[in-house]
Amino acid sequence: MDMATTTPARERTRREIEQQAMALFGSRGYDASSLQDIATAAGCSKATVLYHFNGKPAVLAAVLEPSRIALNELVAAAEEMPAAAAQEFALTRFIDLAVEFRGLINVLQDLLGTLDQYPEFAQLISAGLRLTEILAGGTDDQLEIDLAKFAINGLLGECRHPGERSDAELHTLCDTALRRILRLNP
Amino acid sequence: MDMATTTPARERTRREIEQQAMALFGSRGYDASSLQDIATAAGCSKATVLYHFNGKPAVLAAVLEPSRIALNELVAAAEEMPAAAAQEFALTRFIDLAVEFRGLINVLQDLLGTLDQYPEFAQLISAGLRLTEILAGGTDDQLEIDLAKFAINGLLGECRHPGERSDAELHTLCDTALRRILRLNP
DNA sequence: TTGAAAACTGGCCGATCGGTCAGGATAGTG
DNA sequence: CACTATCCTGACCGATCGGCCAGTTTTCAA
Repeated sequence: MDMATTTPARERTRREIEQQAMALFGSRGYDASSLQDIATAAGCSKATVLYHFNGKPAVLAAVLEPSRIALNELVAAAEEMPAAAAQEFALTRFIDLAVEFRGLINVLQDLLGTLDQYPEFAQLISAGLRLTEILAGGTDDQLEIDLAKFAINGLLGECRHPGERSDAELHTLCDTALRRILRLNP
Repeated sequence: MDMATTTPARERTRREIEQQAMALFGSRGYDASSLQDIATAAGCSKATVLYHFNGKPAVLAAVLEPSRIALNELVAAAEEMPAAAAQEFALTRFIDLAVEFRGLINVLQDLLGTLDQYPEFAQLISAGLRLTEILAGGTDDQLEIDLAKFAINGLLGECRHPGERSDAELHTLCDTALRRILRLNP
């Protein structure tokens, strides 16, 4: 039994499929990217994709996994802080995440209406809702909570169209916009 | 020749198809609504839909037509005002439009990435771009223009999920958020 | 009433989708 | 070398998509 190294071929192919699927989902969206597209981009057959992943949603889950973990860690860390500190922390860290994973935001926007059909992503939705409450600063004012949602919507929409803007520019833009909406000092 | 009344049957069926298509596009999106779905909802056959409309994109164009006209009139009116007045005018009137046509915003978000494939909607896109410049107050500051885009993205995202919020609540929310982002006095 | 134009439809087409399966290539091990 | 477990694939499946067409039903004016 070999336990020092994982099987090389399996991992190599899996990662290649994941990376190409991430690129395709990001540029065309989930529904518009067929298994055949992913297989061709990864240099294998469609059957191979389904050999490594148990259906198309499993490919999506694998692609979304790193961002899911990062968002959960962010929310978990913020929930152990006082409200004001959590608000500031969530704002800066969430913008970092949105910029880092901006290619995947197309996917999320695509599936926001149908995400509830995939129970494996329920946790991602609840983390997003929790984030809005933290960003609203723990207030009871429903308008402020809605404004936080508004801000997140604007941020997601802004991160969808890639290319023209650098990471730094996008970061500055989102930071300014969120602070204006939430009335936070820079 | 009868010119006082239009042929009743044709117009009646056409309008029924338009209305059902609008409802389906709004709730499920354009791609997820098949011609068969529209036909069933309208109480006719799929072939009838294609008898009245020259392909699925033509159905979309008909559904989007009222909002397209309204947006064009808004932009045209604003462009004949001084920058400050145009900004205030565009802000209030655009929120009115977004609330009125909120069901269709799902469609626009769905197709933003592929709208350029349909040349009949190029005018709609250019009107949207022109609106952001007007909302930015005619400034040269690129950050302010980007913030205006951010605001529109947030507004569109907010109008996507129907039901829970009343028109008045949605209107107040969008008005507050846009004025905060654009730093306009209420 | 009647005949032609308008409105409508069932059935079919080619393409594409996600997914399955039996079997071929390949690689690591005794 | 031979054997076996893993990796991989072509062929195929049922479903659904947008679209087309021949032919039937309805409408309405002469």
